[in-house]
Amino acid sequence: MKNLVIVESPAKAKTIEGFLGKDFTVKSSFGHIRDLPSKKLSVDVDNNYKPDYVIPKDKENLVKELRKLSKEADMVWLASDEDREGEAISWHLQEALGLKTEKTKRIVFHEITKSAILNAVENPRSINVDLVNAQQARRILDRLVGYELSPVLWKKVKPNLSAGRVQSVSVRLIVEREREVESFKSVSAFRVVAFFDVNGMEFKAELSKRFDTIEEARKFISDCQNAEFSVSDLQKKPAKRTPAAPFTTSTLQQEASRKLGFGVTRTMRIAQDLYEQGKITYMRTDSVNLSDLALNAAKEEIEKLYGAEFSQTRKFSSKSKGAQEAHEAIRPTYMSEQKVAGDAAHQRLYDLIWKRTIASQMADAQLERTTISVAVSNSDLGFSAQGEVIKFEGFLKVYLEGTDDEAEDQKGILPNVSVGQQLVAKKIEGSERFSSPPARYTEASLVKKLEELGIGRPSTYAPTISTIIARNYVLKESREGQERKYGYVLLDENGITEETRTEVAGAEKQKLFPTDIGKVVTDFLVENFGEILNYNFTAQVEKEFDEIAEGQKEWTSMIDGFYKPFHKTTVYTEENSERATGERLLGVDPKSGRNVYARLGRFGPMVQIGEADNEEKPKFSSLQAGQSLEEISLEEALDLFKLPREIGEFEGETLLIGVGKFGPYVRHNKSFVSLGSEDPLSITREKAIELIETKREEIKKALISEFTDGDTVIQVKNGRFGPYIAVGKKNYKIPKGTEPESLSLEDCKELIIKQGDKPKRTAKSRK
DNA sequence: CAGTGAGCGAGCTTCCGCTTGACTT
Repeated sequence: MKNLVIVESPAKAKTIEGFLGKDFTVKSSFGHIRDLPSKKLSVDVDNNYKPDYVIPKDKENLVKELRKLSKEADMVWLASDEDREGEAISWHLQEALGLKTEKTKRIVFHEITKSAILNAVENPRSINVDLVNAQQARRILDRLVGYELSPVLWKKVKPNLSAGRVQSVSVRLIVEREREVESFKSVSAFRVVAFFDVNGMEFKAELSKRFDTIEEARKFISDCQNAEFSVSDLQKKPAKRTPAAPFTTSTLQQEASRKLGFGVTRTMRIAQDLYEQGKITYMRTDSVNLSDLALNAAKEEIEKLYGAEFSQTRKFSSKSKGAQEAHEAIRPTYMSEQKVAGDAAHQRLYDLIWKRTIASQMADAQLERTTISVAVSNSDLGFSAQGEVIKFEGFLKVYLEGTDDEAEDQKGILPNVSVGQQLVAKKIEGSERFSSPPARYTEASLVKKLEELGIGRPSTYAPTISTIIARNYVLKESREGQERKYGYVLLDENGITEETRTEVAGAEKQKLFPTDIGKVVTDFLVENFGEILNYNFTAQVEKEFDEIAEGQKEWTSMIDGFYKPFHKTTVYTEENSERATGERLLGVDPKSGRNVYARLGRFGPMVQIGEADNEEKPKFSSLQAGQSLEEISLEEALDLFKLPREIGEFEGETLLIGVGKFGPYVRHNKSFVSLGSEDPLSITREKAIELIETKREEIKKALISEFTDGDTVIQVKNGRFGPYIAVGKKNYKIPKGTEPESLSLEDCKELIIKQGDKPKRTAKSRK
């Protein structure tokens, strides 16, 4: 073998091999091949921060293979990405494979096109040590922060917690947003809207002023009965709209969330499939750049589909500061392809990418914005209406970027009017509008915010959100809104009517909420480690990493400058700070006269009656889902101690209501049935029996057939993942294409023997 | 599968970024 090329991704390896011909073998490193081991700190803080890198278990075979291939090759080409991490991957490869400098070349390319690859091979360089050192500084700083901060939390808050440069700031954003929402005072004002009719075409215009009270609104609307309306001004202005840049990881996640309702993990999973199918370019990127090849292909496609006047070639450049631009933007590999394999979700995500890319290479949309001002004869106030007419669709023919603003008024077409023209008001309504609190984050809007702050990378946005949810700092959930009353005044052909209407406000769909643990941990970290929790911390250290990359700074001295004071703070905090529990005194228990507290315990949020150092032991109870330390009242806390309670008998056995690890339940004859949304404090005997009977029916339905073989019972059941065979506590698969109803005892036994005892995967071995 | 919360002390937990599987019964 003459040449071995090593890239980061196997899909990329396959493509490039096609470009390079038979003298080149292209292999993938599957990302990093060495790292600090997870068991120990593995940074020698007393010896110039010397890192102890190891090859992880799951990479051993791969490294062995690459080592063997590199020995056989005349030349090894290290072709990992041209950014900090990519440079470090090449360096680790050189070290771990024991590559000699004279038979090692470093090459880079930003786009996977034949000319870019051939050009890269013509222009090799050596490894950039400064860039590698910038990566080491990044890696080691993150390790020091994470592995010194987390143990402080284990001591001061609760075991198994974690803290880090990225995750802790992410949680802080969510906690602070929640507090803004909690402290928000909504104010209301009356908005007055008139509906005018011009030759059968209706249009809507809003009064320039909002009234504070319904009396003022009613007075104005009532006076309108004797008023005349006329067009006082007419403004027409040309305007244009420009298409958004092609997708990066972050903007793809945002748009897939807004337009398709996908969570960020789902978006990335599907994008990965499309990438592996060869349908799109790499999906983890912060670049908006398109290759010349892609620009030409887009132009050709647009001219073919829509005509030459719709094409406009544009070069976008990244505005985000930390952008490392190792790849192209996310785009279709072949602009002419419209269909992809997979389910509807794959097709929809691909359509989105196709449209966004094509639209980015299309002409501006030309609009005409019209404003009609309407004077009221007996008032100084006036109405105004805004309309928009599209003169030339341009890119809007294909795609328009979504917004996070829910309340965007649709601007429609306005009728032709002239200044001085009299108008007839069909109806005028005044309705009370409330100001809304800042919006809680969705996964995607959090990613947007993190990117703005330069925190995290395309490959970590989705995993970071998974981490803070897994640590129970944050919950992703939907909440129902509450009914709210608002005042309403209407003037129409029947005269004035006034009423109180209701609307639902504050409903949330798949939003991020902080938990009590998230709040307590954030408060603790902000108080004691303000520097790291600062929103600019990452931006500051990134500046220093850049200086290291440019050879202006030594990485060990940068780390030393950070670590010395940081370490001092951790030691000081461990010795001096109180346990952080978020404790609140709720009041006094009328029965015992002892204090009632809400606080965070070793197992989570709870309420407590009495103190620990008293002779009488305190009583404890966990908070229920939906309750929080900051909001729970004395009454709600005392209610928690009313459980477990008996609510009668059924079939000769007691019915016991309680709340366990998995929520409220009714226990009957050793079996548990979840109460669902029923309130454990008020549920009746009848309702509980109903739940038990429903559960029994479900179990019956789940059982397809049952056999007895001597002492053993073999069941064919319907489960979450489809039909399966159950014997005792062991489960066995049923091959695809087999009707579970048709299985006989003999068939089942055969399947069981064939599958034997396979080693079980545990939660631990998965990671 | 349906508590626990003191204190003792063992041993465990933890970071961010680069990549894909294997496989849920």
